[in-house]
Amino acid sequence: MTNRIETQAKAKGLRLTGQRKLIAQVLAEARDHPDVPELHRRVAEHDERVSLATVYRTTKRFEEIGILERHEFGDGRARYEQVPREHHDHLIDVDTGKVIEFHSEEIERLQAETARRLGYELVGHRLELYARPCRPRGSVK
Amino acid sequence: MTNRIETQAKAKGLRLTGQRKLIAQVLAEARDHPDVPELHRRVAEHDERVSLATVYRTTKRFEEIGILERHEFGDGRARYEQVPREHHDHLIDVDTGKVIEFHSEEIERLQAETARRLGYELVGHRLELYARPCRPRGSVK
DNA sequence: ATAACTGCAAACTTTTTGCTCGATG
DNA sequence: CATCGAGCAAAAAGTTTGCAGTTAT
Repeated sequence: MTNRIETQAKAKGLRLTGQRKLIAQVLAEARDHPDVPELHRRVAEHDERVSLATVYRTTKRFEEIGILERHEFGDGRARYEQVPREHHDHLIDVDTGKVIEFHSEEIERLQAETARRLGYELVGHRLELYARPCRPRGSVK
Repeated sequence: MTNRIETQAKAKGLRLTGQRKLIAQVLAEARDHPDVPELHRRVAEHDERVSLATVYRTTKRFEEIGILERHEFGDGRARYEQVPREHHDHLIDVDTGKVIEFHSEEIERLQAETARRLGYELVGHRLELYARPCRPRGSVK
C-alpha cells in the first residue's frame, strides 16, 4: 500500500515514519484541497496521537521536495494538493468554497504568448477563477 | 486635498473621520500593495494614535464598498491596493521580483467562457505569470 | 441626538519553534 | 548509533471582537 507520495518521499531521502505514511495516505486519497487543520483531523481519525505540528512540518517538507502543491484560495490558509500528473487551474465557488479543477490549453498558450510579448519566458503561473453558479437552481449536496 | 478614495467613501455614505482620511491618503499615495500592519505603520507616521484595529476595520469597510482591492500574494496576509481604473494582471520576474502589469482581453474573455462552460458566472479572478527575461541566446544561468 | 466609529485589550486562528525524547536507516 | 523526526507547549503573527467612550452628520 505504497502510494506515489511515499515513493517520491523515499526517493528524496526522507524517513518514512508512521506519521508521514499516514499523512501521505490521507493526501493521496483526498479529492479536495484540505488545509492543515483539516488534514490533521483526517489523520487523527486513523491515529489520534499524530500532532498538529507534525502535520505542519510534514506538509512543508513535502512541498519543499516538490510532491505537494500549496494553494491559498483567498481565505488566508494554506491548502495542499498532491502535485497532479497533468496541470490544472482552479475555479472557486465564492458561495460555497467548492473548488473545481479545469484546464484550458488556449489560456495556457495565451499566457506564454503574453509573457513572450513582454520579453519574458514563462516559468509558471497561478490562475484562479472566482465565480458563482449561473442560476440559483437546485443546490448541490 | 480630497482623493478618490475619500470621494467614493463619502458617496457610499461612510463617515469621514480623521482616521479614515489619513488611511485613504496613505493608500492613495501607495504605489505598492501594503498589508495592514505595514499600512498601520505608515499611518502612524502621521498620527500615532490611530489604532491597528481601526486600520483593519477601515480596510475591510473600504473593500466592502469596492474602493479597495484585496490581494493575498502567497504569504497569507491581506494586502490592499486602490482599485485601479483599468483592470490588470501581474507578471512577476522570478529573478528580480519586479512586477509588470499587463492586460489581455483575450485571456479575460476565455476566463469568462471557461467559467460559463462549467456552469458558473465569473465574478473575479487572479492571474499571475511567473517568468524570467528571455535570454539573448545560449547564456547559462 | 444618535448611529457610526474608535481605542484598548482580550480572544482567535493559523503557523512556527524550542526542547526533549524516540525512532529510522 | 547518529540523525532525523515527533510530541508538547509556548509563542509568533495576523485578524477579529466586546465594551465603553467619542464623533460626524
